[in-house]
Order: sequence, then structure tokens, then C-alpha cells
Amino acid sequence: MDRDDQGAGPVPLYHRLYLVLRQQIEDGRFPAEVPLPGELEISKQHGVSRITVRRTMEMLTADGLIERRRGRGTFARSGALGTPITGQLSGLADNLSSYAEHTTVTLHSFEYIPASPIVAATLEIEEGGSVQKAVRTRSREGVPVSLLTTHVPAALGRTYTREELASGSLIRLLERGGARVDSADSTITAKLADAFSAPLLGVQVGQPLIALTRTVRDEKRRPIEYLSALYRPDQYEVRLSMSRDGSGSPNLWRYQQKPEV
Amino acid sequence: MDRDDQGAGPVPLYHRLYLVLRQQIEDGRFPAEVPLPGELEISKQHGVSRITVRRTMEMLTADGLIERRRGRGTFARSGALGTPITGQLSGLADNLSSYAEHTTVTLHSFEYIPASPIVAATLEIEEGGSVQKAVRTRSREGVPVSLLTTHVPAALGRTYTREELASGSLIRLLERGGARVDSADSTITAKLADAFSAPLLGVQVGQPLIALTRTVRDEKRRPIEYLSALYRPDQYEVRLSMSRDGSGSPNLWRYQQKPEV
DNA sequence: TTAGCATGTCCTAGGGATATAACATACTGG
DNA sequence: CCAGTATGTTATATCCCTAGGACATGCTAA
Repeated sequence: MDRDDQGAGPVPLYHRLYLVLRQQIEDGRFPAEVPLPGELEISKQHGVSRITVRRTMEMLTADGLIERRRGRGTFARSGALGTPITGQLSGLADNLSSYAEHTTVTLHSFEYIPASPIVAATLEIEEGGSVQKAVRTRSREGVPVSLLTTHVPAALGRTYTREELASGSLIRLLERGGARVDSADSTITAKLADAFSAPLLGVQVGQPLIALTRTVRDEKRRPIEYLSALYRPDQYEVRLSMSRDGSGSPNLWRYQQKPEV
Repeated sequence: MDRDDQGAGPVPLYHRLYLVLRQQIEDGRFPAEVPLPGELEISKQHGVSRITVRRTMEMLTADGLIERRRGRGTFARSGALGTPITGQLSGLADNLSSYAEHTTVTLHSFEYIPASPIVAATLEIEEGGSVQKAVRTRSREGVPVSLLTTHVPAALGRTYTREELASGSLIRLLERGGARVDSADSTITAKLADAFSAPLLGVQVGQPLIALTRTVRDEKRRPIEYLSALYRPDQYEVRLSMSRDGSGSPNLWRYQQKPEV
């Protein structure tokens, strides 16, 4: 294992070796009756010291992936668990607003500000024009699920109050205000939790988050809402079904049951 | 910033802080005329020492992302903005396979292994049954875009060779092999690059990645492929359009233009 | 029984990562 | 001009990470 990490960033050797061996074990590369290579051989193979190999082995033992016996060798355990990624799905919501029913809202800020260049371009208004910006979190059973930052043209925003937004669905308020929600374009990517988002979502800085931006339009394709959302991947995931002919079932967002830690 | 790190393994504090700050700068959170928070304030915010913050700042300076001046403060450099969300979409794929045309494949491994519990459950075969596992990356103009780990039932996998997989689309090979791709269920979430995936994708450990898992089925709803993919968010993003009535236009995957570095 | 090999234990040593602290230097605002 | 603030510099101390080696102990096969 090469000491220099080609741009991958600084990660201790023992941990990189751990990932490699764990993958091999989970792939079933070591049948139950055949021992893994010895510590010395592994250390030669990967160009690390025996201490480093031992450190790795301790982690694998703690994971229950291997069993070691002095004099005999190291053996992969058959019941080796794979990645427990497959959380059960509990509730699901199939349109823009209905997952609101299973969550509670906390309103963190609510203000009218001049539109930044990006917001102005997205909402198709002039730069500096007044927009309503709101920051909310949605929680389920007390656990934050998402952090929602929304921008709405001021005229539309004034059709509802701060208190109304604090206790319901923005989409419904927009419709009550006369806008007819018709379509939405969403973009999904991944980001890191930072010093602003991490406390609000109850995660640590540097954790991965699902980032979704969405422009909601009315029937004349005028933008009426710009949403920038961050989701905790342990609480929420995006799910979608497709068929070859393009007529897939509608996209689904689902909650994910938190994997046992 | 807590010492505890779920996801990417043990990564030094200065490097994790670097990734977080870099993202904020690239997101344009610090206008050119407003200084970043001072070293002392950042160190308090994140619970790290000033030395660690300085280490981070050195890296950002080396990247050309910030400019520091004694007495004045630290400023984001204007050329540092990442792609505004309006990246050009170059190729767009409205089905499972066509984005292959704009990318090149590198095959990293190709082997037949016994099915792990998760793979067996997903492909609906007995545990320990033989499956073909392949690890590939797709690159566009030499830049890795995605890391694809696929599992295919052995019988189907043997209808094509390693070389054929190394130079084309798996979906097409599956169809040539007699399977008729009919539907797919996908799940999207976010993960951190680890010491295995980071080098293959040419990113640093701890960077956020889009994680997509997909089960592809034939017309009898039998699983024929289990895909586990990681995408670089600076190269790829998932995009989808919806309409109120659920008959949204088909889902789109698009490439994002690479931000100048 | 004995040689060989595997894991378990212990020691030394260097370098990197991090916290804490003190002090120096440059800019800005009143 | 001076006080406040920001970055630059230096020093000490404590861990963790890694390499290299010596030795002990348990298992297996010739």
C-alpha cells in the first residue's frame, strides 16, 4: 500500500488496509476453512509494517468479521454481516407537499430581503427586488429531517404570515395565495454539513447531506418558489422508479428507518 | 468539530475543516468584500485549535481560493466560485444506458464471487450463489464521473466477456444476453468518499458523493442487475421534473459542467 | 519431539496532528 | 495616534501513526 495517497487526502494506513480487507472478506474471498494470509505476508504484500496489519486485524475482529487463533491463523467468519445499508421504509410521500403531514415544522427565520443574483435569476425578477426568505426545519419524532430555505416573490409571500408558515405547508399557502402550483424542476446533489446547517439538522459538521434545489412554477411557468433543501441521509432518501418506456411510476420520496448504530 | 467521524473513517481535523470551508467558499457564501470569520472565531465555532484552523487556511491559500492579509483578514477570491447551478447540460439520458455514449469506461475488477446476504436478497438468488461482480469507473474527458459496482447473476454474466464490459454499456450486454430490461428502482442518498472510492474517483477522502443504488428488472420483474454507484457532485447531478398531476416529464440525468479549478 | 509458522506482547524511535500559549506585525476605525 | 483586531511566528507538550525488532506462546505437520 503506497504511502502517498494520490490526492485522496490523509487517511491512516491501518484504515485504508481495513477497507480493502473488509471488502475482500465481504466478497467471500476467504472460505471459512482456509486461513487468511499471515500478518507478515500481508504486511509484505501491502508494504506496511506488521503493527499496522495488527491494527487492521483488531478492527476486523471488533467487527466480528474474522476470528483469530494463535498458532492457527485468521479465519473469516461465515456470518459476516454485509453493509446494513438496507433500512426498511416506513412512510412514504408521493408529491410536493404531503410529507408535511408526518413532520413538524420549526421556523428559524422569516424576512424580506433584496434578491441576490442567483435568486433573482431563478425567480425571474430583477436583481435586488424584494423576496421573502424563510428557513425552516422539519422533524419527525423530534429528529430533524430536513433544512429548507425558501425564496418566494414578495407579493406572493405577503399573502400569508410568519405564523402560518410556521405551522404548515408552504405549497398550500402559495395556492391559497392565488398561485397555482403546476410543475417543478429539481436537482439533487450531495454536500457537507457546515457550521450553519449542522446544528440545525442535529448532525456534525462534515457529515454528508442530500442537497436538493427546486424551482416551483405555476401553470404559466412563472417561478413562484425557489427551494434549497438539505436532508439527513439517515432520515430521508430519494427514491424513484422507472420503466423502459418512460412511463415510470411517479417519483417517491421516502423516509428511511434509521439504521441501528 | 467532533473527533467522532461516521462515514469516511479517521480523517485529520484540518482536512475535514478544509473540505467544509472549501464548499462554503465555492458556494459563494463569502462575498468578495466581506472577510471570512477570523481564525479565533472559526476555531471556537468548530471546537478546534487555532493551529488547526491555520493549517486549513494554508491549504485554501495554496488552492488559490482565499487571499489573506495580516491585519485585514481573509477574503474569498472571486474566481473561486463553483459552477452556478446553471451548468450546461451536454448529454442527457432519458433511459438507463445512454449516458454511456459520452463517457469512457475503466474496468477495475471483474470476478465471480459467492453472493453476500445483501446481494442475494436483492437479486433474489440463494445466498452463496455465484454472481458476477464488476467495478468500473466512467470518465468524461479524463475526469472520473462515477464509480459503478455491479452485481449480475452468474448465468447472465457469462453471456459477455470482461473485455466487452470494459468497453461498453452493461445494459446493452444484458439485453444481448437475453434479458429484457424493463424497470428499475433507484434510491439516492449522500455518502462520504472513503479511502477506497476516493482514489478511483480522483477526489479526496471525506468529500461528499451522490450515492445511488438501483435494482434493474426484466419484464417478469426478476432482478437482473444490482448497481451501487457513486457520483462526483462536481461532475454529475440528478435532475428531475415533476408536474402536479404526477405525469411529469421523464426523469433526467444530466452532466454538470466542470467548474474551472 | 521438534521445526516452522501463526498470533500475542513488549520495546524503541521518529514524525505528524493537535491543543495551548505568548509574542510580533500589519491594518482599520475612532 | 492608539486601541482593537487579524494574521504571522515561535515554542512546548501530548497524543496517534508507523516502522523495526525481539521475544513469548500456541498450533500443526514431519
